[in-house]
Amino acid sequence: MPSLTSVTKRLTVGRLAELADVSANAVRFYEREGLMHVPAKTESGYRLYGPDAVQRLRFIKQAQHCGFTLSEIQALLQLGDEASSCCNDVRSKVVEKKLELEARIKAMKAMSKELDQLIAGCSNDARPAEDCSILASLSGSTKGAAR
Amino acid sequence: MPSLTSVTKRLTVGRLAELADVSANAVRFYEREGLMHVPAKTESGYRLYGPDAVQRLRFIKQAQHCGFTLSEIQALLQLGDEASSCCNDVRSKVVEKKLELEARIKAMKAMSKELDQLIAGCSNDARPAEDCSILASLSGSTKGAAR
DNA sequence: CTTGACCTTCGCCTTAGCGCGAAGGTTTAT
DNA sequence: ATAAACCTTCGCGCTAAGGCGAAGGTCAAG
Repeated sequence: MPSLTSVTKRLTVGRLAELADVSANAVRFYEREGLMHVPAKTESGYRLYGPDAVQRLRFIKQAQHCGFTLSEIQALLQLGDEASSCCNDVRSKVVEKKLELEARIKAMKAMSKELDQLIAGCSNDARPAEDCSILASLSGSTKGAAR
Repeated sequence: MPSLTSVTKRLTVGRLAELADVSANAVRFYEREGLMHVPAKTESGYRLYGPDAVQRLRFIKQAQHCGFTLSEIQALLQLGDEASSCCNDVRSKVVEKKLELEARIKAMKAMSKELDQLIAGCSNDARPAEDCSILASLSGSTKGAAR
């Protein structure tokens, strides 16, 4: 029985969702958004998926975990679906995403430093908030309380 | 005329917004959200702000830039407004936010590493996407293409 | 044959942070 | 005096990624 597996192991949304550890809602949502193919359906309209749908859902989850948005993932999946695309196309998207990620990390580190300075400038005592150096710094006032 | 400055330098939303480099819409929004005080108004209903409103808007922008959400900023501003709070209250909020930021940075670094591995595993050639090691890795398949 | 567990579509709700446009009143500049 | 440039409130729109519930059809088991 070679390719019978794909005929016998038909999954409904619920079972597929369970296997891939996502919600059935999410699966239908991905379909609407073009990440999942429209599957075959029974006469009564039930979605029927093959086992490869599980792979696809895992792909989506992994890519999300790597910081890709759904629309970016949709683009990646399309690369896999279309025979016209090559490995380089995929690679460049990943590289681009990594650069973006690095940029965001940099920005967040800068924020973190700013917070450090605020904390360092604070004498950490019970003075009224009016004298708070942190509030003063954030207001951009030269010194003292703003108000 | 000593304290007349606060009487003479009355700003309308538009001018305030311009001075603080935000939109007038944003100012009204901040008012609805409780970040800006409800200002005095003219007979005809125009908002009239004193110069300290500019400070407050600067505070908001700076804090946003430090990664605070508007509702967190609202809390900070309230600390400044209420005489019942002390500098420690402010400090602890800043410390908490910094920890949160660090956590997010860590998560993003992990993502970045995962992307690195994908990139490193890619031979970067013109093979069809079906053979792409990146797509394969993301699918969680042991090897080769999924589909 | 009747539950109960599944499935279908539709469509509103959420968080954040405003943007934008309508419909109208006011102020200012010419 | 009139047009331009303000201002007011109201309320819908967007992005992201679904959650949730209603109203109804279907399928498997007892």
